[in-house]
Amino acid sequence: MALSPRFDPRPNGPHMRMTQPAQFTISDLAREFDLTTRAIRFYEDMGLLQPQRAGPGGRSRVYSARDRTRLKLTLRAKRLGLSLIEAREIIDIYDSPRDTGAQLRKFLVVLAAHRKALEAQMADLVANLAEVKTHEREARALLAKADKSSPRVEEAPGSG
Amino acid sequence: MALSPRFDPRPNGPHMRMTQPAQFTISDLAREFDLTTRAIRFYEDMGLLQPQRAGPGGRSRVYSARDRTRLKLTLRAKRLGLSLIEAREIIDIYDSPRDTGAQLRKFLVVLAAHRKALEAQMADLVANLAEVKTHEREARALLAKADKSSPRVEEAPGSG
DNA sequence: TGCGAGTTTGACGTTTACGTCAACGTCAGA
DNA sequence: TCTGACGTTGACGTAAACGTCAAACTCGCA
Repeated sequence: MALSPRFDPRPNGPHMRMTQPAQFTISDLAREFDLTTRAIRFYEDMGLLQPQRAGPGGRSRVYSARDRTRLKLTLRAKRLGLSLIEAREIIDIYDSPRDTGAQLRKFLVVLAAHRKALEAQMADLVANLAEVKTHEREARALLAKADKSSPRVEEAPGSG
Repeated sequence: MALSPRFDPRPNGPHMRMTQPAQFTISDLAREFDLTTRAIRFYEDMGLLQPQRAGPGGRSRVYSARDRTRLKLTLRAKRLGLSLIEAREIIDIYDSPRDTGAQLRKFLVVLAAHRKALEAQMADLVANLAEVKTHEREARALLAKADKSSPRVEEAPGSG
């Protein structure tokens, strides 16, 4: 029905249920992350993904577990408000070699900056959440008082 | 100097240093929040601000403390990744009347949804921060090991 | 009286992150 | 053999969030 193999460039496809399927098609990822294939190709244009090619003429894209991880990180970065370029910069650093002491030191500098940004955003979030909770408390208190003086049977204001 | 009064539609301008200055010009706000006046006018077009008018012909914009608060909330919402339209919707709800029980109930529903979104984002942030800290620990450990075999004179940042 | 600093309203340009076609190739099944 | 589902590469369109002029006004001052 829905599981027609077709070209299926996945020797160890998801159906094998191994530790991690090694290969994905573009629509595998589109389904999993609720994206359009267009968006995924766009991320490739932006340098976030670099799938292999396979099939006849090497046209079809084949995504590795690493591509999938990068996609996942990309989407999380987006949810945190980063642009795709910013996301790529950070993810590339995480993916970059850190063999030498100089590379490690640079890595630590970048991480510190990244952490600072995350902590600033955390402060915004905490402030926002505190406000929401305060408003919720106040509204509930007001509602309780109103319900005491003029109680309601239904929750919806209907004539039922 | 920089403080030329000009038209200055501020009977209680910032120089009075009262509890809260009541009136601001567009460049007051631009300076305070590091925005261009163009951006502030754009926010007005988007319905986020509704300054009064004053001066000859009622052309110049005059911003109240309420406008300033809404601008502040707008910028925080932006930092959290919301669009201006989303920001306006939320801020408008915070600003809306909540006299009746029905209004209070609707307010609570919206607050709950907003809180859920914030908590989801918080989860992303926490996960991201945890990863950063893990990487920092690993990198520092590697660096320490490397420094032992081939020590360096300079120190890595953050050795408190 | 003319300059500079500030304000206004258009109107068009730009970047980001895709959407939406079009036109084509490929493969498996009816 | 044809159909349908999937894949590909352009190319153009779009919405958001302003930037960047242009042309005009006002005010205070040298």
